[in-house]
Amino acid sequence: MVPRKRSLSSLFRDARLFYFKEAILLAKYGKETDAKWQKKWEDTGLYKFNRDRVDKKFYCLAMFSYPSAANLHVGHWWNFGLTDSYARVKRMQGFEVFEPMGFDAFGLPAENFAIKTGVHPRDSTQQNIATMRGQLRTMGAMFDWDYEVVTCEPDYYKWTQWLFLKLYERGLSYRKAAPVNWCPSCNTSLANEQVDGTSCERCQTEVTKKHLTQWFFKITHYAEALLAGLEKLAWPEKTKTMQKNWVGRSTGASIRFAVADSTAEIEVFTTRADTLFGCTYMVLAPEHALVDLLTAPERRGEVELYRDYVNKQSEIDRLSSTHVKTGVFIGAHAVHPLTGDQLPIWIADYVLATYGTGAVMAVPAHDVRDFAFATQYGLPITRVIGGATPEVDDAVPFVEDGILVSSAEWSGLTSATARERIVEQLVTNNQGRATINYRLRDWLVSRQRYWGAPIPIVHCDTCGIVPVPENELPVLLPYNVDFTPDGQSPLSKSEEFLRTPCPQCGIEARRDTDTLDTFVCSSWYYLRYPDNRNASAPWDPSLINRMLPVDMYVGGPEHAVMHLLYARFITHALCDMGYVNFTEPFKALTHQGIILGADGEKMSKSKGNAVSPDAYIDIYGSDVFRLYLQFGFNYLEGGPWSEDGIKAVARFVDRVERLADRVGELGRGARPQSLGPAEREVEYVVHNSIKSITRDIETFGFNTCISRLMEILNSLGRYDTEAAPKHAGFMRDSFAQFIRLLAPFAPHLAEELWAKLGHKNSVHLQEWPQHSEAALVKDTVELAVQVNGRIREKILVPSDVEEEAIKAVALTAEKVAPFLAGMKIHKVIVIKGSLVNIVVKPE
RNA sequence: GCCGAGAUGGCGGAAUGGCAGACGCACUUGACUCAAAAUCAAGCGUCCUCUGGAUGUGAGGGUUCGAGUCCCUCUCUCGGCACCA
Repeated sequence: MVPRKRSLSSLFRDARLFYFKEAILLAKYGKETDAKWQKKWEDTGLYKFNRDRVDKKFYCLAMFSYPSAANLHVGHWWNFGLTDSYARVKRMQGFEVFEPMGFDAFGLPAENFAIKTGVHPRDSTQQNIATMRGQLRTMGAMFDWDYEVVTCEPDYYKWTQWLFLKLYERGLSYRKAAPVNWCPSCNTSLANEQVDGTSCERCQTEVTKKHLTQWFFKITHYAEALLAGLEKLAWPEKTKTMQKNWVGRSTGASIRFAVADSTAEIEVFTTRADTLFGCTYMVLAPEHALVDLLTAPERRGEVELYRDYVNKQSEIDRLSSTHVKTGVFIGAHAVHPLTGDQLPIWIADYVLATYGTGAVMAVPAHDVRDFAFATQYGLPITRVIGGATPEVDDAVPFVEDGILVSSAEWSGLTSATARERIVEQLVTNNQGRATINYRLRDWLVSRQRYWGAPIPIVHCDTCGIVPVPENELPVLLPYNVDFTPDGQSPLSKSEEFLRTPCPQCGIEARRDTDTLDTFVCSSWYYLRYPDNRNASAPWDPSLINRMLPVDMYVGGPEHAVMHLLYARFITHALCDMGYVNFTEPFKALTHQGIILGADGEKMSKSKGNAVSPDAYIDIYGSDVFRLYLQFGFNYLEGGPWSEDGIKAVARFVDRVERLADRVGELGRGARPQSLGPAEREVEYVVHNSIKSITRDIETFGFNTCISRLMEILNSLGRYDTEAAPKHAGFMRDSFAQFIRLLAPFAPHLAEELWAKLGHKNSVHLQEWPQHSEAALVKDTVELAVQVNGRIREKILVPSDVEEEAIKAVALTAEKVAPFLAGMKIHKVIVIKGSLVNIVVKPE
């Protein structure tokens, strides 16, 4: 075991000692090369994170993965391997890169596998993790396994439970009875974010509603902070937009309507207070709490019938916008707050109990849904907004802003002004107020499944809900449990787990038998990584505040409103509680695309189009596989797998090795005193590549990085065959530069060739090359000469020549002349280093 | 329906408003070979009257000396949201 605290120089010394030992250089790159260097890197602790250099830290994180039984798939390589190449560049650039790895190990697949095969989730998960660890090592990434995190281990979930308790103390975790999303196939409740339209995000089964008492995290408390925090994040705009939409902030007014012959009031939320005078009826959601109270006796039968009918409708039907709206009058009337008119109160399935107040003021003239409903049931339609200009098509429903009409003293105002003025009046009358509504719902975290972190709560008949004291954590997940899914929490069937003395009164009580959503486990793992062995606290703030935020986070876009929103919420909450001093955990974010099967379909075993990395690695070695992934696709887009592509990359590696042999044959000749044209040409390509790669790696443009490497190789190959005289020293230096640039992208191959060049230390301890602008200035440049934007000629001019001289050459160029005949030269535009455009008009 | 992203050779994909197609794949031709593979060299958008010219980045308009790139309209593809008051 390598001690953790090591200075860079001691690392360097160890590495040197090791590298001084005679290295067996292999004839040709392949998996043996991989194995050899992986062992050396591990033995020398080459990639161990050095805490002494935390001020230079670069926390590079790829979303950890679920441990699966099979070998690594293309997606793992794509995410982890390429992120590693990015991190390697950062490391060569002088950063102390922190690149940990771990496993999101709780969750349904292991439990479902157990139900099918009888293998306990703990056993299968541990087995899978062992397999994956081994597999991940063959990738040759810089993972520092000293910092591994496994979420299903008690030393991790102890702190997941701690997190739950802290949120509970703070009032951010609470229990309530509510209709919740229920997946009949997974047999558990789900959070809103985990329902994809109307189906379960995991298994695509259509979700139903179930009335349950469950634990929620009060993410809505952070709605505003989560929106504001997005501003400063270097995240894809698309992802930020998705989060914004998910939070769904909408500004409007809350208006209270009195009910005739009743003390009850109906509160509605509206973004269109300007249309208040057009309100001709009220609608409550069928589930609204006031329905029972307000329904007239003679309407009760019909109302009950209707509520039953709505109950039986499936979610998918009710939410469909093509669904024909239905509803019934409940026999009561509301009073318009400004006119005193009596407005019939209806219940209808188009009003959602879960948004706003579950009630709306219906303005059929200015809302498409109210319009459809009013038309269908013959309710009055009163127009109160006119088009701002006569050209506006003002058929009803007219949903745009305009000028108020038939609205008492507010007539003539614009919608925007009226919204403010009408609310002011309502405030004066104590009938309403300006308010903001969010679409975001609190995060339901209870799951009626076995393989998760137990909720650290005890239910006591006398004391009620009692949190498990911190010093009694973790609440261990018992091993022997019947986890056949039947909708009951498996833990409720375990007597040994269930029964426990109440921490407060000591009388026998019952533990909470639900487990936490696995998204809770993954909402804080990035905080545990740097301090993963801390037994007395989830982390040491003095360390974490220096290690975080994550500098680059890489993972799939499918987590945009799940994991990424949850993690931000938890960090905001932890900051408020003083456990960390930052609110945003992920400074920068990159979403990788998806590698599809050769048929363009998503890879899957059932489709038979899955590509096994192992087969290719066996033949070509892991760097060839990694290089192909880097070269063959745009990282942000992905694309279909191609067999031909990987052969092309294997060929590139062959050529690199042949060139290395040539460099060996040529020996260590001197560098030329001054560079000749042939050398200048090579220098140009090398430095142009350094500049491009350094820039492109920042945006994960691996494909163009590899292209630039190929250009260097082509250039050196040309130099080798064509230059006379040829300078061995120059060739060797240029090749060494190439190997440095290659190192992050093909770490084993580069290491092998670096050793072959006679170097005694690792190429991965080298500094990243810097380009020289001087090398990018060519002696002569080729300029395109255009006449009216069309290329007519190409001229060679010295690069330092003045604009006037360029014009002169261009105007007298042989093939240009015919196009100038009989024309008047209007102007001549010179773009240095690129082109000349002669603008002419007929004389 | 609303919001967002995208459309470039036979294919994967490049191009701070400045020579479209970098870098590759596939293909064609040549060299080497008894032959094949490998390798090396050359060619490779389309069309024509072919040492040249015209045309060309989903379609149509516009701005500009100059547009794949900026603006408008449309088509299609992909993502997200969707009775959210």
